[in-house]
Amino acid sequence: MKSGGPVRRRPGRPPKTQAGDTKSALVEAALRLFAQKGYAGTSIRAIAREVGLSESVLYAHFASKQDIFEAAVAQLGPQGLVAGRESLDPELVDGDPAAAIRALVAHVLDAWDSPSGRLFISLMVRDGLVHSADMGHTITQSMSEMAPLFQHWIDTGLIPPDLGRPADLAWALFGPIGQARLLWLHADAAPDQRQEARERALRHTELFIRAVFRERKSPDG
Amino acid sequence: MKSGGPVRRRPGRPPKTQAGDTKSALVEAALRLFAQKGYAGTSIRAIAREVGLSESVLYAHFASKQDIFEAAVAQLGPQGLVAGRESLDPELVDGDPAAAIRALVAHVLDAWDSPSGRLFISLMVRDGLVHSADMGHTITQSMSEMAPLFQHWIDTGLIPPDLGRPADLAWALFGPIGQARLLWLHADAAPDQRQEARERALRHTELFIRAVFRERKSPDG
DNA sequence: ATTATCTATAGATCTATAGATAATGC
DNA sequence: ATTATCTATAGATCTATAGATAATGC
Repeated sequence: MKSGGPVRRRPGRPPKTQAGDTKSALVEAALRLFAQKGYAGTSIRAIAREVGLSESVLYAHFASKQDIFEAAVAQLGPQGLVAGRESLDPELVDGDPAAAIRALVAHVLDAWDSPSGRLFISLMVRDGLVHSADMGHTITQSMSEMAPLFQHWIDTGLIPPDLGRPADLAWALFGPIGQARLLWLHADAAPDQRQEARERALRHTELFIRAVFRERKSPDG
Repeated sequence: MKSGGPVRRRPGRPPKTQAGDTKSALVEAALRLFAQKGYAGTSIRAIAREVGLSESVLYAHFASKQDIFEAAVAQLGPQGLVAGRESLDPELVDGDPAAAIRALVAHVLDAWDSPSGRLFISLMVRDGLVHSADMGHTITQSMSEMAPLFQHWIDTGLIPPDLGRPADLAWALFGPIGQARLLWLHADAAPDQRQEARERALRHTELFIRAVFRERKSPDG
């Protein structure tokens, strides 16, 4: 850490030419570090060093360490865990339910495998945010937003009515995919881990489709 | 924190009468704190205070903070994530597969809802251990130990052969239950959260059984 | 005058060690 | 003599603030 090193700034406001967007840079560095090392494991100092500035800049932009953390979390956005139902092609829903489910999963998987999606899960797992009061609530909520879709398929006879509640069907579909996310779609995941997650999710999706929709070919002997 | 307070010990070895098992007490307190606050968020000092001793005792029993952490993790035991196949009654496997699955799930659920099971998941989620190199490996491993069971049911015609690989069936069964564990079976979970987890797991188990075993009554019109 | 940076520093807290002290077990 | 505790302390690191310094925009 010496060559190409920390480009010592002299005191005073830097000339416009070399002024980047410090605040964003700080938030991004903070996000990365919080996701990697957790809140307590990340110091103000480390964040400042990451963007090559002195520690005290942070207090020009944020009131406290907690404040930076919140800014970092906020930057990730709401992260509706299983969003994307509204993006579904209505024609598919009735015409080709299997394709509709595949589209839904593909959508979710892309979101979860994105840089911010992966930072998000790492943050969750780093600071026990998964256990935070409303996290379970958020997840069940977004699961229950899937319910009408399954209800529709039950109503139209595509899914047997006695299988389970619509919300439980959503849980059965996304639970295993969520596990794959947890294990292999985190911020530091290697390419082959991410591949593993996607393959597993897709295999599960097919299994789910076959198990849930009735119109299997009758088994020939 | 004054009344009933920290029972000041005087210097010197305490008389035998009031000597508890300090080392175990330290490990247990450490485990609780690490699970609650994470590694970086837990100080040697906090652990010592928890058992009412001075900080330096820790170094009489452990070489370093890292060493205490390892002792705490070790104390939890291997925590084979989905153990319990061997505890299955062989008669059930062929005679009543649904009951066999229910027994398996009940077994796993009890382990996961135990104090050490809940400390374990909190630890995992506190320090990003879920993301640690071999964690995914451990989990897939214990899933694949389930595979022969499903393979057997496929071979005997109870599960259609085209549903998916045996290991994927295990994933489909335990994925959603694992999600429930993650959200509601942690160290600080309230009774109603734990109840929620169990109910959800049981509903999923029934859904799985109905979806996977073929011998449903044919839908009457 | 305002803004964006810096240096210097206060005061808290952290890990770890040195050395004192008193009970235990031989 | 050994063991289990304590007090005191070193030295590092952490959050946060005060006050200096230099460029910007009026």
